[in-house]
Amino acid sequence: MMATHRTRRHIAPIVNRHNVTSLDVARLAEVSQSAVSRSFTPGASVAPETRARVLEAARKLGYRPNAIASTLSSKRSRMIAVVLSNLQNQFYPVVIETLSQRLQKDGYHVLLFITETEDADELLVELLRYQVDGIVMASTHLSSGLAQQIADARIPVVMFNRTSSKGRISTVSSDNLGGGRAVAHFLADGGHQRVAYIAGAEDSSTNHDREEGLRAGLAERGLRVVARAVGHYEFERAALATQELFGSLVSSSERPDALFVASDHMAFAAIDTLRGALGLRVPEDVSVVGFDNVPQAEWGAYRLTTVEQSAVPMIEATVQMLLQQLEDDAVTRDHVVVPTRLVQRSSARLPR
Amino acid sequence: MMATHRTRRHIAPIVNRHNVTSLDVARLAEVSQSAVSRSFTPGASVAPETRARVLEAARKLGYRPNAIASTLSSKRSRMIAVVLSNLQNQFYPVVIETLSQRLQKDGYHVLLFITETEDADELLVELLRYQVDGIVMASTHLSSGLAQQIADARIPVVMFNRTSSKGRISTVSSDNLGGGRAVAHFLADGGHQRVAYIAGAEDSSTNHDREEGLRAGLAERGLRVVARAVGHYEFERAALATQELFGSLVSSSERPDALFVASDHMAFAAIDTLRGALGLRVPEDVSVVGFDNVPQAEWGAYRLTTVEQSAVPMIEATVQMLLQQLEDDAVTRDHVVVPTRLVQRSSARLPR
DNA sequence: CCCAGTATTGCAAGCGTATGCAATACGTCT
DNA sequence: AGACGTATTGCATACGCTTGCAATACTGGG
Repeated sequence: MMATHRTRRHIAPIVNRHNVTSLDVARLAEVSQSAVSRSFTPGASVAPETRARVLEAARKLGYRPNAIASTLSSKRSRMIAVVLSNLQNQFYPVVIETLSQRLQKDGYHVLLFITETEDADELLVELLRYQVDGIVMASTHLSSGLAQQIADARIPVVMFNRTSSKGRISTVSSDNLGGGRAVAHFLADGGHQRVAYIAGAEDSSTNHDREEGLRAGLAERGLRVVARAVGHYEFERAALATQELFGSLVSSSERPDALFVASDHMAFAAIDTLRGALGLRVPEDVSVVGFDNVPQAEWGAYRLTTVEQSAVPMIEATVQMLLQQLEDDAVTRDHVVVPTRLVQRSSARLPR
Repeated sequence: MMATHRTRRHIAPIVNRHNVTSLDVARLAEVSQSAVSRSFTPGASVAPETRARVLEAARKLGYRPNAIASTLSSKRSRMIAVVLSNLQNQFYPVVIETLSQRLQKDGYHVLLFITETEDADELLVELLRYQVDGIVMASTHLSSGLAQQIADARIPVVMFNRTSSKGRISTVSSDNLGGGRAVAHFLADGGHQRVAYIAGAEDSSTNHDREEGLRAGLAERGLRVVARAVGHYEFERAALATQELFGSLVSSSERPDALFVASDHMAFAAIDTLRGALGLRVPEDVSVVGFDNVPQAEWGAYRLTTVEQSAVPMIEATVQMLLQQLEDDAVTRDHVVVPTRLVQRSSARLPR
């Protein structure tokens, strides 16, 4: 293998990192430093001519207000911390992209924290040091101790796509219960008799609600979940779960004719496994339904029937909640549930 | 459609957002405020017992050093700005996840900026206000004017996965030229005669080098690119490009028997289009090769033969470059090229 | 037991901006 | 013309931490 190739040129010392301050501008514009500060503050009390003179001087000097100093004195950083755990699931890149752009639109910036493990606590402590104005926890657990700390610090927090058992924190989620139920009805109406389920992470509210919805919906049609395995929202484990549910040990009379998978990400693994190692046809032998409607669900090789979880309204609600609280300078506790919608493609037999 | 459902409870005013300061700790521990600061600074001059006393007092009060104040006075924010444009391409979620965790390991945090358009300039200006210690530009263009501004501000910058025509900025990229060439040889050895190419964004160095490598490699085997279309690194446009290259207007004798696509993301679209709308078999009728080796390339429905671009070493190099410069307090200009590797799966005919 | 050298500590001056308050200027009203 | 309300402006201080420098305490050596 070719070794990494590297070229180095030229060395310059670091000096003078952006040293133009409001005072420099003030001197050039022949006004006080306060006037400069006010000129850059929308709505502040400055005569239009003064502001013009200041902006001109600022332009000449290449002045840009120091956001850190501003934060220190105003107590507002215009930074929002976003905590994520799972970028493999393509739903989250979409979320982060949309969220980031949406916040930028309102002049906020994203401080990103990624944590694989569930001990987001350490991270959160670190994060609080940065005086973020708000926190979005996407599919991450928040220990109750920490939740309390954050509440004490009076920082708005929104749990995105996960509801807290404690209920003391704002949440935005989609209608997982309704989604699961819609899948149940859809499968029942398609004449499926033996529905299996691949769960996500057992301790997640999304998994809980999706499964609950499925069970309730099936019950309404006189059916039940005949088999279940856990995929932990991971691709590989979902493949194993599929083996477990459909492998050779399962007698063909017992084999499920429908499979609801708690996320699209896992559903792709399930379909691959069904078609590959297990030699089954989708949807002729087994119908597969996912959840999320990630971009790949539309790809030709899968054409996955799934429940759409709309990132845009979810994010809009999240941002509104955050901004509202920042504006009011108050912490509120909201719970928003965004509706879901079944998207029918070709991975599951359609109702007659 | 069910309307978004919302619940609101309880309102608490924001007061007292984390008001414990080093001075409070100092009083409790009966030392000076400086001693507190030093106790939290690794390597600073403090007696072990003093530090212990301070830490104990800090624990009691729930004190956490204010990173903003620290930044203001020390001129180091321990924040790195990461600028990204395209999270659809699954390579980037992997990058951001790895990069973020790698930086966290060294106590740095990621300030994230996402820009669809190429006018990253405005964003960059905004970003500079936050006194970030360094900048990673991932597949984003940087106007030369701005590059100069950043250079003036003496902030370390690394262009990730894109080389600058100007050459005045550090870069990390993979061996796109070599990768393209490897694909050419692989296809030629597989007996392919008519190789087509779907380009990414025309103005990107990655696209340029991959195509250049392909042409050079084919030339070495007495072949050439017989057809070419542009996919701009986007899924939809790649599907259209495929139609253009293989659609009904193309006589079957002229139809390419191999297709090199500048990214996996586009390759999936190409395969979908070939198999779907065009009714061709992959690889029997057309061999398809991608670039990046994103996680989906391994999925059973595609089993994409592709060039692996190793995120981890690329990121390691990026971080090293950044940290080194921060440590030395100097700006250097490096160019690191990470080797690539052809991963053979089943979307292309193998050499005999 | 005294002295130089080292380890700790505190003092005080920033870092760059925001903002309450008082001072001034200007225009209107009676 | 005098009083008064509004719009602008500057002054001075605060935000919470880092750090150069001087002061002090403590060490071992001679």
